[in-house]
Amino acid sequence: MLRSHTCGQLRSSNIGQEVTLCGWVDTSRDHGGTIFLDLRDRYGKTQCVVNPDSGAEFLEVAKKLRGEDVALVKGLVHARLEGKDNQKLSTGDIEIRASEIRLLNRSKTPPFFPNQPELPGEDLRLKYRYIDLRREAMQRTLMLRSQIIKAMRDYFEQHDFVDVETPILGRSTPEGARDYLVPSRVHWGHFFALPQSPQLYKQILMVAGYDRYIQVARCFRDEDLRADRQPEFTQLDLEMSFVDSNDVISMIDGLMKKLAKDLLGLELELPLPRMTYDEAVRRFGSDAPDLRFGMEIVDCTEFARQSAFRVFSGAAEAGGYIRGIKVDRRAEEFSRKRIDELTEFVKHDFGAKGLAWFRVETDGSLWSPISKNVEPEIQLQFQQAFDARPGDLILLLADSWDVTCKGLNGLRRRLGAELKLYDSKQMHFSWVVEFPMFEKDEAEERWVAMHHPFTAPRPQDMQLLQTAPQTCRAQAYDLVINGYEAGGGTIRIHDSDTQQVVFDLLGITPDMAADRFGFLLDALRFGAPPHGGIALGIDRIVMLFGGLDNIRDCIAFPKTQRAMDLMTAAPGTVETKQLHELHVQVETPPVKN
RNA sequence: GGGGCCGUAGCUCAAUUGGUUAGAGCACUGGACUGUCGAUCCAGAGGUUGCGGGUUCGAGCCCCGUCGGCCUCGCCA
Repeated sequence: MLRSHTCGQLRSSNIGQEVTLCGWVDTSRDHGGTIFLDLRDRYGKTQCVVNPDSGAEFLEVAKKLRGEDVALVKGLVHARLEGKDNQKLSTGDIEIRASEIRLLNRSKTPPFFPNQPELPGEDLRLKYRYIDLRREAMQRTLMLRSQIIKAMRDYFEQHDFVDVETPILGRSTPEGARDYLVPSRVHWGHFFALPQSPQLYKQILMVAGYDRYIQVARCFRDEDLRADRQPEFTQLDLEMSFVDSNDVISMIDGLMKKLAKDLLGLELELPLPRMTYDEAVRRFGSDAPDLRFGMEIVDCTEFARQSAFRVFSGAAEAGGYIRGIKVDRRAEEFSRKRIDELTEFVKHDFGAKGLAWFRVETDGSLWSPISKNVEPEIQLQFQQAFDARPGDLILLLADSWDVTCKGLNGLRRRLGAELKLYDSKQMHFSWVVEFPMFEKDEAEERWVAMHHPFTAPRPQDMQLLQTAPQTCRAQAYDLVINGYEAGGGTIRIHDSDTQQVVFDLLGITPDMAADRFGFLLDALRFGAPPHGGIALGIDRIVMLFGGLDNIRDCIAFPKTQRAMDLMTAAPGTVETKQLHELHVQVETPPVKN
């Protein structure tokens, strides 16, 4: 060990000790006869003083040190001179009077410095990730991530869970996200798929009697990226036997309480609030509502349809809805230009036909460019429906159910952030439960599983599978934190007959099922216990607990939006020989013009 | 696949809206300085304005294409 202490360790209680520190040169302040070096490692910074007492030889070494050089300093811990302490540093009461200083390794001038005030461009940060990871903010986040995973493991160990690893090389399953494929060398024309989640394996583990399973599992989905989506991400995967929805939810409630307390010092009230999917969509237009603020959706279809104003009546006649949200007391902050921007936003991003709005005047009446088109009695109903007060702004969409949901959810989230309707440190945890079993595939006339094909319907909805699948609700539950889906799970189907009924509905024939999931259907016939589970998105949880706005900052080596690793330049080409071995040919790309 | 924002010195940004020699701070190089902590002071070096084409007497600025980063819709059971 070259060092005796870390750079964040020494305090006034160490005064008088001889110590050796190693680290990166954070800054150096050269006064000619005296040089101050701040040595940095992931634990902190310590000021080291080099002067003629250290020896002329070492003064020369210190003079040549530059930022990010790696150095070793040996010396006595001294109290700072009177009034020269630095309260910004945890080690600011002391300094090291160097008796020896060594350059362990020179650094080229880096493209950016970990301590520079302005954040460099993200492409540069990703290319030189080893320098970016020296930044205090990145180190804090990665340590938070480590603590969160440790707390999760501790919690589940206390509850008798077994950590089991499942294969990374598996088989492609139909439906779901696009798979990352790995060609088999041994089996011509056959491919492994990287797991989108360990779903089937953990169900098999339940059949095998490992009644409480967890895994910190890497998952892969070859879909387009977002601020909160990476092609490879990490889940805390969990499955339990002999449980219902309530048991799984309670188990995770306990985990969230522990995480909030241990890492944020927050006391959560249990049980965490729960809301059905239908209620969430009705009140907030989203299955992952941000409940840090109100601004609930008001449905005005019943009375607005009676207006002669075609925007309203036409939408209602077409089977659509007139729904809206209200900005409390801040209409004066909404210029025509700003409202035009919001209109463009809902039209462009969510396909809305337009955005209708009313401003509430001091006498309580409504004003809008469309006021003259909307009958006074209908306007009165809007006032009552929204409990309109002077200064309020009412924003309305008249469109299909889907467009009103997406558009109002989009508006609500955007306005919540722009108007700062919540404190940035605020955290809101809740559950959304009882999702539909199926949704209609847009293009084709067929049902697709909303969660996955192994999800069990609610017992009371079992007959609906045959009669009215669209109304059938699942034993499904999503954990929602600040408007993000932080996790989701279901109780699974544990008998092969029900599983086959669901497959039928999804258009998966017995032959296909046997081919793709035969092993699961077999397993279900060999004594499968009732079981269910959940998967938590660890990257997102770290992001939310760390108060960050993207998951790249929670991952040591993330990919860009175009799914590249800028540091290693992956993906890259391979030798023709490798392709031959794998029996893979690469198509010639189309010529662009 | 669609839409949007961005790309100027190593880094972060500016450039009077199309005008002739593209600037600043930090970093870098050299020098001065024994108590700084974003040290200070003096001097210096540093540019294919992402790339390619076009419009123009003239382009960092306008147009087209392209590459890269980010945001977003679709997509993500």
